[in-house]
Amino acid sequence: MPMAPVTTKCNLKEVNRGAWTAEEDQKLAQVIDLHGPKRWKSIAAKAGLKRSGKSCRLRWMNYLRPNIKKGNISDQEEDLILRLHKLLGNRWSLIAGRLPGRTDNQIKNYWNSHLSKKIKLNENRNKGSEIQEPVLDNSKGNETVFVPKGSEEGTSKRDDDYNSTPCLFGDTMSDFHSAEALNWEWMSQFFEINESWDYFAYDII
DNA sequence: AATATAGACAACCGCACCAGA
DNA sequence: CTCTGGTGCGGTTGTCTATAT
Repeated sequence: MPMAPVTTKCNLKEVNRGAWTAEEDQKLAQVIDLHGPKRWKSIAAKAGLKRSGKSCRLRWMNYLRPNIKKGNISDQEEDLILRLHKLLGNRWSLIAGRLPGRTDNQIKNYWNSHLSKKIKLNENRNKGSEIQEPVLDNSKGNETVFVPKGSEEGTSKRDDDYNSTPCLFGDTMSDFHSAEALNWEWMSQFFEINESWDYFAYDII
């Protein structure tokens, strides 16, 4: 049950903050239905919402947008997140782009609350072992995944940074972005077939 | 039953990029 | 070229719920 929004003053304008109400959701959805999901500031105004455009956009992108998959992350999805995170790092929007119906916020939250802990746990387990790099044991699949050195680096936010970077999926990261073939089935097969690819991928990024 | 703690996730914030004036 | 508004992104915080004590 969402709390009633808190009204605060920001730049002399009163804005609602905090959880969205069903009524606000409805107003926002109606305006977006009419005008499309752009010009968020004017959408907020048209909807008569005391919300920032930014807040409206976020609400739409993470909650109201059609085809958003809610509920638990499946084992298959988790596996894909792990693999994509190894490849891309904390590029949540890119990772989410490969998981139909999932938002970057969902992926990020799932990573922070589930997967990062798993990884830390396994790092501790493997301290002192001969394996140099952290290991993640996916308990559900009994799978061991090696996280290569330097995977925690490269936190640049923009996609542009990858554009000149050679990539397994094409000459550039842009190819990776646009690759139609990179859908769920394709990637699942790809990762399945290329068992040793985990080790190789980081060499080229 | 009351309180404390942890987990989950929605929402906010600051920064960076881009396009148009 | 510079400025500004709009947008997208990742990091972080806040709050609700479930569970433990």
